[in-house]
Amino acid sequence: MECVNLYKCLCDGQRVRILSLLNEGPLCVCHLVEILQAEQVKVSKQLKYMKELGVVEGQRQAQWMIYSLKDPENLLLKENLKCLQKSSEERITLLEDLKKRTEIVARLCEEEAVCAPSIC
Amino acid sequence: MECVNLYKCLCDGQRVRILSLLNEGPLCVCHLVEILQAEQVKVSKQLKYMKELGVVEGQRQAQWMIYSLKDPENLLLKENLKCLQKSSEERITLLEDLKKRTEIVARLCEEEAVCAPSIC
DNA sequence: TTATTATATGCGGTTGACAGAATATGCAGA
DNA sequence: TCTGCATATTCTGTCAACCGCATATAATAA
Repeated sequence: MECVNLYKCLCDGQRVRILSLLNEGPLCVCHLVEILQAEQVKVSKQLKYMKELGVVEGQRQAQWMIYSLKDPENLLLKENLKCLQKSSEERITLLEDLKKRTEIVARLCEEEAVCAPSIC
Repeated sequence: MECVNLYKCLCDGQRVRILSLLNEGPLCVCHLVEILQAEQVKVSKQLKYMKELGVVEGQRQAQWMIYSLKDPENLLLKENLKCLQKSSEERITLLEDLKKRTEIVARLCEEEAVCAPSIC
C-alpha cells in the first residue's frame, strides 16, 4: 500500500475513528455505525473509499460485513494512531470509541452472536 | 494546527518531499525548485496550500521567500517523516533530496549568499 | 526609469471527494 | 416464495484540489 493512500484516509476525522477501531480488531458495519453514531450510508461509503485505497478489507459473514485493516502490522498506521490517541484534539473521542467497542465485543461474545467468531 | 491539516499535506508526494526538506531547516523557493526539479509555479502553489493549512510559513528575505515549518517541534510530523525516510517506497527520493540540500546549504554558506543567514 | 530575478496570483478546465436521497443487493427465516 | 434486516450502489449536485497558461507583484541592479 502506498503511504499516500494511508494519508488520504487519515485526513478525515470519521475515517480516523474507524481506523482506530479496526486497529483493535475486525468489526462489522452495524457496530461501527453504533459506535460512531453515524448514518449507515456514510460509514459504508467511507469503508468503500478506504477499501479502494487498499487500507481496509471486508469479508462477508452471513448478512454482515466484517471489516478489518488490510495490513494490521503497518507501522506507519500504528504510529499515527498511537500519536493521535495520545496527544491530539481527537484523543477523547478516540478513547471513548474504544471503550464502546470493548463493551460491544464483550456483549457479542457473551451472547454468542453469529458474527462473534470473527470479532472476539 | 489540526492533525487533519497535516495529513492533507502528507497525501501528496511532492508535499512530503518539501516537508522532509523543511524539517532540516528553512529553505527558499528557488532551492526547493532546484532540489525537486519541479516548476516554480507548482512549488509555489504547494507552499501556499500548506501555508493556508497552517503547516508552513514564509518570510521574505530581500527578493527571496524563505519557507519553514510553522511548528518545527510537531511530533506527529516528525514521526511521519522519520517513518517515511526509513522504510517507505519514497525512502530513496527523500534521502537524495536531503543530500542535495546539504550541498546547496554548504554552497550558500561558503559564498556568503544573501539568503544564507536564514538558512545556514 | 527600465530590466532582471524571484515569487505569487488569477483564470478556465478537469478530476476527486462528499452529501443527500433513492434504490438495489445479499442473506436468512417463515 | 415473500419478508425483513444489513449493507452497498447509483444519481445528482456541490465544493475542493490540481493543472497549464498567462500575468502580476516585489525587490534589486543597472
